[in-house]
Amino acid sequence: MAHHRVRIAPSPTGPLHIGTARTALFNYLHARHVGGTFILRLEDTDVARSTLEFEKDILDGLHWLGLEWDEGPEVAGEPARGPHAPYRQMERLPSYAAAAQRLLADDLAYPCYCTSAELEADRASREAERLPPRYVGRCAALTPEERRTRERDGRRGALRFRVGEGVVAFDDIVRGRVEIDVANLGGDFVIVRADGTPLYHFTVVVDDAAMEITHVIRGEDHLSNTPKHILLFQALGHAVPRFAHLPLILNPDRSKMSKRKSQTAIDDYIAQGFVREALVNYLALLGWATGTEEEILSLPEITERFDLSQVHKGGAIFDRERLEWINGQWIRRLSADELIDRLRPFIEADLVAGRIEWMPSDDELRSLLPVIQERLPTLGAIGDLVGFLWVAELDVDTAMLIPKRWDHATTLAGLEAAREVIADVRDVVFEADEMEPPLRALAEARGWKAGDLFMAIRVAVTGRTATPPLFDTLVALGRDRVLARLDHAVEVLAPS
RNA sequence: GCCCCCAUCGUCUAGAGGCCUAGGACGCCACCCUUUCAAGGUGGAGAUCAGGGGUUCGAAUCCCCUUGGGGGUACCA
Repeated sequence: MAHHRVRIAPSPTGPLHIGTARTALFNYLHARHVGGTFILRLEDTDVARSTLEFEKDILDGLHWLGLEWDEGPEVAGEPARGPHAPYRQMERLPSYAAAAQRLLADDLAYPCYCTSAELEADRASREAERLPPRYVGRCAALTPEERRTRERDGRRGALRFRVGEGVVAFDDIVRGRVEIDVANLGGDFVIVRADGTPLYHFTVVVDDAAMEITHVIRGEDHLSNTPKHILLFQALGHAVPRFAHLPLILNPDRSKMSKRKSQTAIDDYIAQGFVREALVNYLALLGWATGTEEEILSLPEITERFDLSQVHKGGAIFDRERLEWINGQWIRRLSADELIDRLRPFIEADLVAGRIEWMPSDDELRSLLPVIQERLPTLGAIGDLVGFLWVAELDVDTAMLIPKRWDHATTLAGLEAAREVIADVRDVVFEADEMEPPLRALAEARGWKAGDLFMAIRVAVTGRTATPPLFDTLVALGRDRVLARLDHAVEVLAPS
């Protein structure tokens, strides 16, 4: 197989799903690793559920992940580019009609006039006999005359594909040899609805053939349907592509990952502040490993090492804790400019939500980076970490202000004394190095543990018990605000 | 029900007959560092390799059965 052509074929019936993103990633990795072509095709034949908004969401999400495709629509609603355009199934209807016509002409498919009531009755009776569901073939041998009669009665037939008999076998790149007796396929299956719209199993084959797809890399949930596709490729006279069925991403209970039991929308992860490098890194390592002990890898590094035949067979539970760890690893690897750029939207979101009152400048963020970069599990955690810097006043109460080992009076005395010490450093530059020695000296002079004094100050100026290092925090706040917040805390504690 | 697929620490995985008294990572627990929180460092607990039969001098690795789990079975994709 000279040139590899692979595709991701999402349905715009929902926002970009973790599973779709992972399948797209593996297709991308394979294509880039072998120097092939990565195609994006939108399977929008489920008109009732497909929307342009979902289409946009999916394209945006794939772009965000950095999985650029070589052929397909670039922007939602816009014409697609590539030698096999269009890449949107609803714009390819004539090709399905032509393929259907050929199958009909060759008698490889036939019109079926069964009503849904009849089919339902068939299903019920087979179930009563404890037999697997299967189309009974009522319309399989209708004469041209019988068909005409039904058409005259105003009945419109769906098109059924003749399954025939025999065993379909194929060598799956991840699973090895798979053999399925077509007798288990459920009989002749519908490829075109009575209203003329084509069904998934049919469009996917017509398009994969037309787009000269050489490797179909998709989720394991399609494994059982693969014989139907192979039969169709053969009936249409096309070469059958290679298949690679990826293990599923699972809910914690090991069922197929679903919206109901897990967070599945890529959007949600983006909104929480996961970075693309981490998502890509994590997803690549679900069902595949380098075989070495390397774990933190960039998209190019993964591409270089990727090998479809090394992909696992068993499904993998989506582990958010591990994703968070990888996210932290990547946040720490980001450059200052890069991190500031990516943090900004999250700070803006905090502003809009009223959690902070103004936006920090780039310079302020840059000076904060040394103490926040290693403390951010996600970009979205920025507000929790240092949001106290960007509000005018703090909400602190007595209980919160008193350190564990201290009592009310000690805390009051400690904060008053600390206020004086800090006010006294006015002659020098307000820097961390200048404040620590005098405050330590104060603690020693009064017989306090420095940690307790620091904790009281920390809560007074930040409203929290967990913050970046205290003296860096004081500098970030600035002398005036530090003194004002200490005064306020003293007021809160002072007997009135 | 029927068909298909799968099975190594809680989780992600390394392992392609002897290197395995099963390695790494996340998480967890200690300790170190330390003003809190992180990060980092060190150490620890954690898997009779689902169970049972084979094959072999030797099996986590090969074969069979059982069990468990998952997927598919639409005029959804």
